[in-house]
Amino acid sequence: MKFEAVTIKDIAKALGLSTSTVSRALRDSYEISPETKKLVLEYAEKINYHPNPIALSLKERRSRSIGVIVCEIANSYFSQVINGIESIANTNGYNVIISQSHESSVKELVNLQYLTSRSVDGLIISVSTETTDFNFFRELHDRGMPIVFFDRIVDEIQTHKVIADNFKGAYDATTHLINSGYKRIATLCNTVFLSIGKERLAGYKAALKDHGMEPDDALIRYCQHGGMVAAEMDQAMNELFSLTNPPDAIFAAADKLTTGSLRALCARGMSVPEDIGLIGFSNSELTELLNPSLSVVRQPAFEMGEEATSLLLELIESKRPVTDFQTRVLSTEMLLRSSTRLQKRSPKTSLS
Amino acid sequence: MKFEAVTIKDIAKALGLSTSTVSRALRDSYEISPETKKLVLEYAEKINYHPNPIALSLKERRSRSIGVIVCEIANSYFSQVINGIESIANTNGYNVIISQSHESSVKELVNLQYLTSRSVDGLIISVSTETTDFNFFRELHDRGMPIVFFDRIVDEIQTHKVIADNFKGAYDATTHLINSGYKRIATLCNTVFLSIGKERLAGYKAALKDHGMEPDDALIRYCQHGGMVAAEMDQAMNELFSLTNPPDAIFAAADKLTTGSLRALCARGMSVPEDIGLIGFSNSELTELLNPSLSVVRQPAFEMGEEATSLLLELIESKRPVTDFQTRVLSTEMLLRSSTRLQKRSPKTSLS
DNA sequence: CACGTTGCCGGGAACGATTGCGTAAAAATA
DNA sequence: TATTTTTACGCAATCGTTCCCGGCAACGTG
Repeated sequence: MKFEAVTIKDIAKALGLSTSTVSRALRDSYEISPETKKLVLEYAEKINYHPNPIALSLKERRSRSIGVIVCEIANSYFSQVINGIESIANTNGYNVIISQSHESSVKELVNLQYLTSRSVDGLIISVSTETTDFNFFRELHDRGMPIVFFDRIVDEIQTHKVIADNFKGAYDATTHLINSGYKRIATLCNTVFLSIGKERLAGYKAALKDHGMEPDDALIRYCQHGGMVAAEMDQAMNELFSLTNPPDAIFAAADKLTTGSLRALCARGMSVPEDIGLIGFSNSELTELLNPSLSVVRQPAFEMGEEATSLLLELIESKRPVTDFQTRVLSTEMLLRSSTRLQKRSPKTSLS
Repeated sequence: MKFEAVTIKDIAKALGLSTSTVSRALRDSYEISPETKKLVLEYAEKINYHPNPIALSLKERRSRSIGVIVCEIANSYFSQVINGIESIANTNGYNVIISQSHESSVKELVNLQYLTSRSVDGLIISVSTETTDFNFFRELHDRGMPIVFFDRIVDEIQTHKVIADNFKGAYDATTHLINSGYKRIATLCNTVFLSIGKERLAGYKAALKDHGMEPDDALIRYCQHGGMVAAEMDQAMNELFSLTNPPDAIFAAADKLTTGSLRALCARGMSVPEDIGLIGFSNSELTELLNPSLSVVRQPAFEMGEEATSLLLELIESKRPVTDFQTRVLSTEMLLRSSTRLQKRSPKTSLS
């Protein structure tokens, strides 16, 4: 089963010209006569000629395509980011190759090698939660591969980065819980080895402190796989609710942790927001329709994709090595709905 | 900014060999002495050599990658299918290139051209809702490009296809509404120019007829963009509820139509399932947590991706042109939850 | 008329890898 | 020892395209 395409040679042969002449005619070179150009262009059009990008990639050592690595496209946040990436990339004549790490650093590495060997002109990456060894990224970067990190960034590598204001998002969400009257606020967060984990946890802690509450390590639960592994969520919940002084609200620091929390709370027969308040990071379109409708911190995912791509194209198209790198921080948005609407009840004595 | 990779020439030069020898040593050819092989392999390992897939693609006219075209990766169904595709493709040494049509036939065509010019070895496609001209697919197919259609298939092109049992899924869902006591059952469906639209509508109608109800065209609303365009949904809903005899249940024939219906019903202040029952096709993970929890027809998305990929690899790796094509039909699964649980109320007189 | 300039085009190398063919040296055979 | 076979490697073409270089006309100029 072979699929044959028309080449520049076919045109040359048919028209009795050399391949060089045809190539130049197609590229509108000044050293080709108008008549010949017309001849070639018309014939090329007629037989539906398209230059072979593979041959071009080989010759030019560039592919006009950019590689994207995310952990999971099924995650609304990432699929929105990808749409942002595509919008900018396509208008600039670049194609986007998407690959998923599924939070595995091995798969991440494999994808990385595939993309680079495919001569992508640059990479947009949100690292997997498992990744602790950044040497391959560094090596790639040192050898001149343009890279932009977003969302889960790598501090130790100097390049452009795009993130949401994770600290403020977490700070505001936690503050909202406090202002709503919740007294013992727990958090479910990613590992602090992930930039988003660290920043959001810091925001949570700062909000507590600024309102005279001391962060309690017993109320901070880490989910290495960010809610992808059910057992991890269950364990975290069990630990929280077997405390002598269990939480009355949860701030979930990632998309799947947020919906996962709701699922776990429902399974326990607890009612939100009466028994427990819930707010979390989420970009799902459905949070408003959930039971109860969820208060969420929403990231400007599409815009983040756009920003990351603009920065990457800058790197790619720069003539000289870029040394002045920037980190763009975009504001999050808080959507307040029922899950944090504490009903007025008889005041409880709180020990916190 | 150029990213230089090590080539076979670098190895040849460093070891004082010819490129042919190095190439053969790397491919473990019998005509290379064990010592030379060892030398080459060790050096290649040391300098981290990887063959350039672009050069290989050019030479072999194959890329060991398959192209996938779906309308939207943000749709849970499609992201699950893609995971299925990747699982089979990767274990067979193929890479997957994902592209989105966003339901635009223009973008679909552009993606198609990009993928073929990138020498993908085969294509897995769910056509966009806008597409009415299948000539490009046919041409590609006729010229020997292996193609497998799934979900939204093209009847007029003879190749392998993978679909869910759309008829039965719709039939069962509608029957369930009838058995739950609903009397005037409306449907929101895709255009019938789409295979899934046609099949699901047929299932809906058959279920009504088999239970002594006559399908009423006033209760059948089409959404060309499958719920992606809010205005379209709104109009359909307005039309339904301005009927003198409005529906008391809705069967939504696609993912976004299902959640979109719930959103629209909530906006109207109608309560599900009391005022109106709701069931629909959906592969979202969150339907259980919605308010109310949604009864859904679930497609075996991951398995469909696996099946489609197996069939495609068969086509790709077949020595002779394949003429015996099959259409695999996988069963759907019905998950019954609150949105179809009609409360016992005073019997209404129904005119249907 | 001789010479430089310009316009227009072809030859061939290159990108990185594979592979059919040719061949020198070493080994096996007569 | 002479011949054949085997071993082990290099040369060069190929995939589709670009681009440097070289060349041949026709033209203009002194």
